[in-house]
Amino acid sequence: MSTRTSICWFRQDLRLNDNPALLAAADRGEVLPVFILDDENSDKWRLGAASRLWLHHSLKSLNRSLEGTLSIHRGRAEEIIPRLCRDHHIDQVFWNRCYEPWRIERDGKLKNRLKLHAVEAHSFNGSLLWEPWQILKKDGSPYKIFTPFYKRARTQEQGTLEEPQQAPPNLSLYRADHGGITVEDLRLRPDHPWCRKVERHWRMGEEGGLLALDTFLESRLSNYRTGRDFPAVSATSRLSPHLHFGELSPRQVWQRVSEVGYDDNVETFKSELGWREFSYYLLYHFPHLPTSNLKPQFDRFPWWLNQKWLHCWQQGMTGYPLVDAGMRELWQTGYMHNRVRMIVASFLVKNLLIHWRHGADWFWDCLVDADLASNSASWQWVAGCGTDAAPFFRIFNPVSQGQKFDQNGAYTRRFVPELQDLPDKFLFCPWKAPSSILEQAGIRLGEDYPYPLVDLQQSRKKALDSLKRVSSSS
DNA sequence: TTTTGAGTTGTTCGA
DNA sequence: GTCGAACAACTCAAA
Repeated sequence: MSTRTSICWFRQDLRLNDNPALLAAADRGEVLPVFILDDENSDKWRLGAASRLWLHHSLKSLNRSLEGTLSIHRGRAEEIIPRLCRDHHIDQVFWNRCYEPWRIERDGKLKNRLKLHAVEAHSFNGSLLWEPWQILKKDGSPYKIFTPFYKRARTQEQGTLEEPQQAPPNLSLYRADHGGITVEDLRLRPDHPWCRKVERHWRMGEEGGLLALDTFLESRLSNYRTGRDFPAVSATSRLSPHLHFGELSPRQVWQRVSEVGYDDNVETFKSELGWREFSYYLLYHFPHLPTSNLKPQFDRFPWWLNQKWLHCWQQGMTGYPLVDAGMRELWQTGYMHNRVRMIVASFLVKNLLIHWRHGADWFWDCLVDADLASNSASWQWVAGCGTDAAPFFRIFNPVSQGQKFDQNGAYTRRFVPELQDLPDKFLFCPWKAPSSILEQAGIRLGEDYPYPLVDLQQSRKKALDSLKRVSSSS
């Protein structure tokens, strides 16, 4: 009898290195690695298209690392895991914790059910630097402001941050037939040209994650602090999708950048990892984060859903070149530079006055790094309805942001090629260009490139008025 | 309990 | 062209 066989249930931790659940399971004996696609039965937060594409490749990579033994299923984990335990006489299950409210609830139920069958479940921290319940104010309640949260975590971190672990050295895999299906059977990757486009920009899977980390450390980190603001400069880490799917753990990343030593770039990057933690922290303590305003005054904000405008924003046809460049980068690569994310989000919420949730939904579908915690927290931050939010008067101007952060237009021209020949002076405001210049650049406004959807000054004023009314009448 | 200082990423206007 | 102030009022965190 193989009572020493355990299940390692992979979820958002698609890696062998620094995987505490896998390590613990391997320590005990033979391991049956399991993955379950279970989002389709939960009515909310079905994976977006870009996430599914990434997951497809990440699973293939993981399965290769596991010598093809990954047992893949589709359906309800609460039923599949107990069934596997029964069929294969398995009495222990290991996994790394997830923090989405529906997953917390589901895992709790599963744990209880397993207990009834005399199966032990062990969960570990494989996705965060700091467990959300470990960082609290002196009165025991959760922080709502990033800076004090981060300071506290950093103070507490001294000596408590665990070292990342290697992959289990003598991983012994369970090889009996376990009735699973293949990665292809999950149909995560539609046969669509869009997939091939996105795939060109990434190396998905654990190996790709480790390579991306090396690249970041070797050639990007030294210019991170200032370079990260310029979308045409390669200075951001681009680690977000790898972290989201757990191809890398934040501990691995934290340790590798720490080896560089104390440095402005390192500190700035670490605080970005801190923001990732803070998003998970907020999601854990405020589970309604993805759907409702943390500041309840905003429930009265006069959002106005103009479907046509939303569509133009999604397609990168707003008439504001920097916004359109960002939205097209998103569509073509499954990613958008961080500064540009803030600009397009600010434009949707504060110039088009469309509810942040419509923006969050679109990002959810298109981003390869779509992450419930980060996406929700960031949209609330931009919209001003988060607890630790941008001041109401902070409205990005897509023209001046372009002039400041994409001076020579390299980023904008790359994604909005129809403006290729427009001189820098008018690149971010083509409607201001004299007709002779437009003609020279081969642009007929309204045909080759749209007129601006809204007037910046007017829409800005409207947003400020609405925000003033919403906050003063509380 | 009260008080004090502070809160990721901006824009505009007037001197 | 550059620079500093104004832009609301509130809530949060800690002393």
